[in-house]
This record gives sequence, C-alpha cells and structure tokens, in this order.
Amino acid sequence: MLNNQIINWYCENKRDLPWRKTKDPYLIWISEIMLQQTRVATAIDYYYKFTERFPTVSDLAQADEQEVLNLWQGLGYYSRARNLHHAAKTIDTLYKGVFPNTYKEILNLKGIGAYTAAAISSFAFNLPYAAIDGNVYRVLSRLFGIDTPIDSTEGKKIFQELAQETMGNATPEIYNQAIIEFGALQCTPKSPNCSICPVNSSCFASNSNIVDQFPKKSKQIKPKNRYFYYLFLSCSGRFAIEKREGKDIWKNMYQYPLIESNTKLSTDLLIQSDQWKEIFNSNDLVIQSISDNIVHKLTHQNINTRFIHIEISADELKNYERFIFINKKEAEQYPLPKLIDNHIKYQDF
DNA sequence: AAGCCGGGGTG
DNA sequence: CACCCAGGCTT
Repeated sequence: MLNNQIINWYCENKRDLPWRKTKDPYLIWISEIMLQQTRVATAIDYYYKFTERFPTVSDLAQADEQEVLNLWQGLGYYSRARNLHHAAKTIDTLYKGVFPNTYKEILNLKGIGAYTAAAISSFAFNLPYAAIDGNVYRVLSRLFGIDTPIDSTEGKKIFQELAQETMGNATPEIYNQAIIEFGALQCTPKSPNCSICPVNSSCFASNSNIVDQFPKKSKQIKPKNRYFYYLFLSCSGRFAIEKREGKDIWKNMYQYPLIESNTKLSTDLLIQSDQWKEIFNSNDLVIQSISDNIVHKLTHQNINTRFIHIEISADELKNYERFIFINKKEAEQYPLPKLIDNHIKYQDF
C-alpha cells in the first residue's frame, strides 16, 4: 500500500521538529500558522520565541495586537498574526480557553482554512482528515499524473478526494505528517532524486520522466510597481513614525512618513506634491540625503523605495501630533516592515 | 474565479 | 532571475 510505504519512509527519514513533540492543539496551531507559505527553517526560531511569550491561548488572547505583530515581525503575511490573535480571543471567550476538538469548529476559527483545520484535527486529535498543502499537491500530482491546476476549484476538489482516498485507514496523525515530510524532503519541487524514492515504480511522473511538469499551476500574475518615498525625519536622535492604516500591505504596522506615487518622482515633483505639502509647512527644508533606489520585492509587487533624510524641527511640520518620535532603541517595541527595520538597523545615531 | 497578502531560500 | 515555501481571506 502506498500509504504504508510513505509512512515507512517517514519513520526512517523524519526531521526532529519542536512542534512534533507536543499534542497541545494550541502549540500545533501556532506552528501551522507560522508554516503557511513559510519554510520550516525560518519558522523554528519564531515558534520558540512566540510560544515562550504566549504559552497558552489565554496568554495570547490577553496580549496587545502590537506585541503579537512585533513577535511576528519579519515572518511576513502579517494577517496571519492578526487572525491568530483574533482566533485566540474567540477560543478564550467562546470556548473558555479550551481549544475546540472538532474539524468544523477548528475550521471556523479566523485564519484557519481547509489545510490547517485538517492538520490540527489530525495532529492533535487524530481525526481522519487528509491535510493537503503544497507538498501533498506535488506528491499526489506526480504519483497519479494529475495535470489539473492545483490552484483551480476543480483541482482542489480532485486532490481533496484523492488525498482522502490515499490516506485510507492509515493513522491520520502519522500519515499526514508522513506525506508532507515526504514532499518536503524526497519529492522536492526541483530535481528530486527519484532513483532513491521508495515509490518510484508506481509514480506516473517518474516513470514517464516528466517529474518537472508537476504540479501544474495556473499562470502567475505580474507584479506591479509602486514608488515609496519614505521621509526619515530626524530630530536630535529621534525620528518620526506612524501607523499604517487601511487594507494595504503591512496593516497596523509602523513606518516612516510616506509619500507614495504610481510613477517615479523627481525631487522637484516630490517637493511639489500635495502629500509633501500636507506634511511640511516650511519651504526651505534642508534635505540631508536621498538614498539610492531600493527595490523591495514582494510576491505581487515591486516597491521602489527611496529614503529621504531631513533634519527637522517640530515647527516645520504641519501636524506633528500625527507622528510618533522615537529613538533606535524604542523602535524595537514597534512592529516594522522589513524594509523599515533594515533602514533603522543601518543608521548610526 | 481571481486578486491580495511578505520575506527569504534555492537552482 | 524565477519559483516556491506545512495557505487563507477578500472581492
């Protein structure tokens, strides 16, 4: 049986990961959210730091969002942290701090979709739900030669049924870990070593020598260009930051005062912009320096950034109450996008 | 169904 | 440089 072969492979090849040492659904939940679109190696340090600060659901529920985001800083996809915090409050109040133990209740929590609900249900409660992540899509598509795009509605349905069927009556908590680990270590995205694969003889893609054609995905979207002009407004060892609002990237995190444009702006155009005039009430500011263009690449957008350093006094700002002036040390308490964090790091005050 | 949401590792 | 990572939410 395929499931037994994969489980046997897992028993001999599995990594020693911290979240595999516990059955606590809360700890498993934290790990699963961190691992969404994130490599194991990246998540490990965050996992230790986060669970040490918040050992229980209630600890997390009672925290400020800013501290939660701060511990998440650098991991990316910050809605994960906001949703995690939201769901912790739900568990704390609706379930009196006890993590729910049914698939349906788990799935209803904010930030938990089909994969994560199945993962927690099986890992913590041994419920028979096949967990399908990127690894599993890859393994199954190659084994069975399925070329339906995995990011289509039809594909999700096909793989869902196939995954559940493949799991069969195997022990859910072991099987799900096994096929995911198998995808991560053996059936890798690029140039897997099929010659040592325990199931190569029954693998459609390997037998046809077209392993690199699976899984099939729909076409990707081209990233958009944005132009960020960050104002590094310094005043005797302190500098201005403000909270990002709205539905854009880095929601509820902190940044320097920003002038954003759809196009590249010259210094003259920048100074003449309405956004500039909303910030300053002085016409004879001294620009200390303008950095080179830094392209901060995200999956879906390229953020072209320049940092504009201006030594400022309070009376040169229109609404200085709008900003928070902090020093380098105090910046550690604020959740910052990597782009800002890096810039602060390399300033010497 | 398609777009949006980060940052980094890897070939 | 392109691809992808223990995906999910919004529109």
